[in-house]
Amino acid sequence: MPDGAEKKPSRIQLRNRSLILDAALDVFSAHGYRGATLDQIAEAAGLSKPNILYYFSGKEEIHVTLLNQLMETWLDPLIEMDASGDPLQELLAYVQRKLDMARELPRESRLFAGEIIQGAPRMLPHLEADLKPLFDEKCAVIQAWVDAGKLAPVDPRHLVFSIWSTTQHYADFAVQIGVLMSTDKPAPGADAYLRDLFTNLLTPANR
Amino acid sequence: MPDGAEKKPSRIQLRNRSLILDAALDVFSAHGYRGATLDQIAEAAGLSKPNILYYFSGKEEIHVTLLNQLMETWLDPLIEMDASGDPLQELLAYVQRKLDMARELPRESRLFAGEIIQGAPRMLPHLEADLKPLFDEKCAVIQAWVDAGKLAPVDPRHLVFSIWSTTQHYADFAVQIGVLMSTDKPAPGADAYLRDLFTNLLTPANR
DNA sequence: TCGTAGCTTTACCAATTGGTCAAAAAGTTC
DNA sequence: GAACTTTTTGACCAATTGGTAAAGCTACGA
Repeated sequence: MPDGAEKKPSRIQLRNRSLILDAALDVFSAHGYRGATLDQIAEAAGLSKPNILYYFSGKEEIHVTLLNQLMETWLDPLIEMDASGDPLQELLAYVQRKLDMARELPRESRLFAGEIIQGAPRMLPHLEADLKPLFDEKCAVIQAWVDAGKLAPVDPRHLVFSIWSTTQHYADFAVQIGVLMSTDKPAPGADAYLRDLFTNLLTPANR
Repeated sequence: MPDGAEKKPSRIQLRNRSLILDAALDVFSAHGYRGATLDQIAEAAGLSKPNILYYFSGKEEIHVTLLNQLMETWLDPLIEMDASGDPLQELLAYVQRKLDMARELPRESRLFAGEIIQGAPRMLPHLEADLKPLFDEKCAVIQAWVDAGKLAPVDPRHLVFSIWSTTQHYADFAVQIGVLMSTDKPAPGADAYLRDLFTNLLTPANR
């Protein structure tokens, strides 16, 4: 056999690994790394604990795998922001994508938030290697828009922070929001509110 | 002895209980409830584990005590918002108080965030009993301001959410921010940015 | 200085939990 | 369907962890 060749995973492997990762996402996002147990993950996945350790070398590897996958998904919406597009449209579209993501992938958002809150013990390298360069690049794009007079003068970094925080809030603090908004519908009106918020900030003042 | 009378705590009790609670705040906010161990708390407090259990009946009671104390601190800035003051000034002052709190009490902010993210297992009652009424009351105040034409029309609930999320973000995601803002100073420019953000949103448009 | 209440420690559990191992079961291939 | 590989399981550890019991220490008023 050719050296370095890796066997392609069997159908069973594919199915079970994804079962495990999905279950682990449930459990880790709900209880944090240490709060999650292999037994919980096993039960959620419908597999036995030793069987899970047949597919992953340990709890840590499952978590790391999840985090690696997550980082890609997480950077995507920002990557799509196009320097050659209309500044306001691009930024508002970015806000909308982040908000959609908070709604469609709340578990991922909570997993990420929990990891960061606890000091990002397993994610710091990713932040430095993947997020930081992208962040710097896109901040430069926004700064260029500002310098060209196409946006009101704002600090791009704080702008991005506020986009992240306001959108992810709807996923990370869903329980609180559920208590405060009597309705069970997931935060109606958020889209319009955030569009207003950032439009008013970024529209060059004719005031 | 008079019935119902409680012994006033000795100086040692006062000192050690506060030592324990401070240590526990460190540990719980950094690792979450399950991630924290009594041994860690004991070491951080400079006491032995059994000694800690002399002052608190168990891990859970320490956590609950912390959460109870926290809820008061947390509601304070919102309580101070005065219906008879100038709407914009009141709201901007509220934003500033929250931002100051994120800077001065980051551990508390993270403890709160972690608890909510994980479904608020020990805090839901507090949210319903304490936060919800206050939230409803203050939303009504803001709505009245809007109705009186003193603020641009916004959904008060989403406004409050965005104030919470943008300010707390600087505490909860401090590690990420540290990576992205090369400077070690804690987020300079945040105050000015948030003032702009909310001023532009709330100022009745002469646009 | 003695007694007593309050405080602290040493030694110890029982339950949980991440992980191992060898053998059984289930596929696969020829 | 035999031979072989992959997958699954039941039994079992060792370490960690929340918590207990009882003895020892300390402060302090009478």
